[in-house]
Amino acid sequence: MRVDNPSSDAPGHDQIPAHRYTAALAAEIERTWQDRWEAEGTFLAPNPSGALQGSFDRVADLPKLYVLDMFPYPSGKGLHVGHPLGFIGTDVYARYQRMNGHNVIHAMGYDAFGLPAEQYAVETGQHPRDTTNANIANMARQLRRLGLGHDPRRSVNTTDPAFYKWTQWIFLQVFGAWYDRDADRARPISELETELANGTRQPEPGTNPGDRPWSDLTDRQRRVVVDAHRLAYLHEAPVNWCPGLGTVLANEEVTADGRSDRGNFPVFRRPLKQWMMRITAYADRLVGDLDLLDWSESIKLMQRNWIGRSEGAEVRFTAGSSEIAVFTTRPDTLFGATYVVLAPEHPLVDRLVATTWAEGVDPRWTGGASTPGEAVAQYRAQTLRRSDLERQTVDREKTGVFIGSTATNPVNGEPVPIFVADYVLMGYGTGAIMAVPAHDQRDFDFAGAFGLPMTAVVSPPEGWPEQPENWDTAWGGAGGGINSTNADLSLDGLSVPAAKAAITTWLEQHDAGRGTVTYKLRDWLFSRQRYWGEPFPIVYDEHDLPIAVPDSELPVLLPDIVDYSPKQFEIDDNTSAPEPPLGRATEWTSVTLDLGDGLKSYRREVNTMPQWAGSCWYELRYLDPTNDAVFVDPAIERYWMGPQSESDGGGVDLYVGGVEHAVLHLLYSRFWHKVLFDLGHLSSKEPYRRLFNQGMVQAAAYTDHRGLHVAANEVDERDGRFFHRDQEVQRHYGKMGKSLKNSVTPDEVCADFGADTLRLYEMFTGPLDQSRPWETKAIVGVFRLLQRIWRSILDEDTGMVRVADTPADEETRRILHKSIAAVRDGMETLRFNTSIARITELNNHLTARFPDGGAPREVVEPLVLLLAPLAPHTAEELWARLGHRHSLAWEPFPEADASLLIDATTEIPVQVNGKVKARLTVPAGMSSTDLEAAARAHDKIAPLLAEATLRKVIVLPDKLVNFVIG
RNA sequence: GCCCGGGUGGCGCAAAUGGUGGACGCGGAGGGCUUAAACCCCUCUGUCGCUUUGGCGACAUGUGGGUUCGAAUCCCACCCCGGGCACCA
Repeated sequence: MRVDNPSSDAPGHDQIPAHRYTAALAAEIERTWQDRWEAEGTFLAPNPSGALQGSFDRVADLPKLYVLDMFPYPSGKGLHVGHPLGFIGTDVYARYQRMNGHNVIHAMGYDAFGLPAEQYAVETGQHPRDTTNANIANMARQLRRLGLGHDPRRSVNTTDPAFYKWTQWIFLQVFGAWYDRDADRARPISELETELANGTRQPEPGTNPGDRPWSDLTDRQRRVVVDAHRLAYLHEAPVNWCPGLGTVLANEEVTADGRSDRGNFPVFRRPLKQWMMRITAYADRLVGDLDLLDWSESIKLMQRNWIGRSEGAEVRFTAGSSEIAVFTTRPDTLFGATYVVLAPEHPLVDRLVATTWAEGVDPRWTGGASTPGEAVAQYRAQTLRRSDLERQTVDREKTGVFIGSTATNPVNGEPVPIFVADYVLMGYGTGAIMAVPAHDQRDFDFAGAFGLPMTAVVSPPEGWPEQPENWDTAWGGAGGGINSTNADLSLDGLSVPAAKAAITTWLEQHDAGRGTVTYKLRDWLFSRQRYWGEPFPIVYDEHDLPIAVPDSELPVLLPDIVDYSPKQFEIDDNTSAPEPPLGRATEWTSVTLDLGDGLKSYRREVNTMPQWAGSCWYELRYLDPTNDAVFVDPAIERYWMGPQSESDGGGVDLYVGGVEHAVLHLLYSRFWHKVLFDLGHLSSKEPYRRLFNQGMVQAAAYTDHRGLHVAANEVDERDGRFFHRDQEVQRHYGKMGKSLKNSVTPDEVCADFGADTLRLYEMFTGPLDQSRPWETKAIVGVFRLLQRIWRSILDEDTGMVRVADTPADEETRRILHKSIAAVRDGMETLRFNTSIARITELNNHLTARFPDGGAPREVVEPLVLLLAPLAPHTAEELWARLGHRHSLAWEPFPEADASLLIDATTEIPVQVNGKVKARLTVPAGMSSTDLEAAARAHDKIAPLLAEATLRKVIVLPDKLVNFVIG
């Protein structure tokens, strides 16, 4: 008598057959196969050379495939079921393509530097390194439980010194490079030094303050000039200071209402010396090379908008002995420019401000001040006081003051007044504009408020008043030029593009301007006042100028310090200043090095890099993670990421992640990639050839009568209403997470159903790019599918294989091959939901046709292989029980026999006036004449045709028949 | 305001190039197995109307038009939802 089997007549006893596919059995199978994959190295991807070469010969003839996920940030909360959606999708795709004959590389790492780790460490009183490592271990455990087929040798962690050594090395590559505009690429800074020294190149405008000859400069002055050319440079400029986070932020990390992206704290502009990355040098290529990429149009558009390329012209207005350069995209409206506006911070303001007001000056123009100087000073003070929020409000009333002097419109010699106004931004274009109120809404609003004249120079639509002062809005549309003629130029009657071309040529001929391109994109602020980030490999000497730490000294290790928390400030204390925590590591900040002048003492850079640094290049490190001589071996990079054709820019074959990284990560990463490409380290021009944005998993959340969230797993549904402990609550949907109290963890789902069920469920709820609501009660559907497939193959009571080694019948065989074709299609297009539906149909057919077992092996084995990418553990187990000794991970994916995809007979709809009235079952390939005759003879159709006149017949063989009657 | 996506049963979603709308699953109804229940299995399930209870008919893909023999699919206008940008000259 078995003691472990409770007597079957006990009340409440579960009589589940001993070999049914249950959560417990799934857990056992999953553990077994995960261990076996690991032990056998099933998912190790061989490199063509180097330490990870392994058995490359085995895959040498196969095409390669690089599948990549946006790597996760290992937070202390661990994963919820929303996180692995993309990871499962890439795993299914990678497994499918491996079976489909590719050498697939798929790995996972951790983006582990950053402020949240610091905050979490402060909260729990532990060092960020310890909490980070613990979080990574926990997340790795969660991911392993899902059965993801990653190459474990290739996992990276951005906080690992062996990894950030190379992040620092790449920083030094950027620091050690400059952008050669003539060659349109980055070059090593040493080549610039040579060219400057031998006089074949002059410093870029603005980099040599006194514009003195190179030979007259001191060594220190030369270094300052060279430093000003670098792609990574120190710059004193107004930055986004966020006291609430205790750090400065990049423009991209500040929201439109002037708050921090993370934490939503106020951000203040204040001048500080910070590290910048000259991403603007790449603006044109970052736009242009989007054409090489297989990305969605909407993401490309977001990048284009962010870079904001505008073609136009720079026009110079003379003002006294100075010239004001303005940027405009509408040089064709130059004859309509009736005033000029400078940004409050514009350097020419002080030179051009008049000492007194002219007689009879419009009182609206003076700001109530007695002199222009006073008015400007007042206005600037007022501008500074305004918060970013106020400054950015679009419909704010236009403000500004007249500076008392005028400039000359080069095209007609008219004097135009010069204003200072904060609707003109110093950071864009030249920081100055020509105002054409008739054709620009902002100028129109300003001119209205200040009583400035307007001239129409493009004809407005029919019915608009003669005088622009009487218009309701500016006219920004197309039209023929008017009022635009001088002695040697006329734009009258020209279309807008023709007028632009004509005026640009005229400006160039008269040395009054030129065609230019301007970008919204600004240089990337690259330093942060945080502890938990990569230290800069930079020291300063007695001149206070930056010097690269030699490669041999890398990595510059992050020192252990007692107090690693960022300095805390009141969130709105805009008088505060950043204090990098590394500045407190006094024994670390000064260092003795021999940098060529013998042993000397240097001061270390105490800022750290932003969190984006590691994610700018991690995809390259997966390729060659153990190499300590180079960040990636060029031959290995060429193999996995190199261009596949003349017109291809290279990059990973599939990159899956959330849309939230549409701008920042993807832009920064492309930028670094291009620098490394220019410097000859990479063969690919772009990091991510194909990008796919997965949807978000949302979940029901419930609020009580106070509007507070209650735990979603404690809510019951009764008659379409929702109750939490007998209190009615309101349902809404939102992003899964702690704040909405609606998180579901993969651990729970794996415990209740198994990892394969979780994988199937996530893939079944819709195409990968679509957001979907999570519904725990619906999971049972795919769980049943696995149970039913299991039962098609194994006897639930005995565990014995119940498959027949006899040939399949014709119909079953046709259904199999149609299923194969459809499953493949779903796999290729990342619409795994349709693949799962077709697998279900195939199995439903087997269940119906062979209710007592005996499904033919010829069909069952392909069924298991079709399932394998989606539910790999179950498929492996079934494959083994069917008698196979090896893992199916490298087994060929089934191929459909095209001859079996066409049925012997087809059902043809017969329509009358486009409405289906009857269906005919006819042999495939029946001729049009026969088909029409059969349709006419149908007893539903014949009477309808008899009582009306037939106007037209449409017959499509194998498709339909349509009678048009009148 | 401008620019992108997207609206199909009670729910998640299927439907190459315009050609049988609602595959597959959840939920629901009924039945089988069971002393009973759970599990499992089978059948039905867009809406409305008629029905001699087999069926028959009409209406249905956000709304209103249009193109077409035929529209979820193409065109125009509008409404709603989601996302991006936001004084960028």
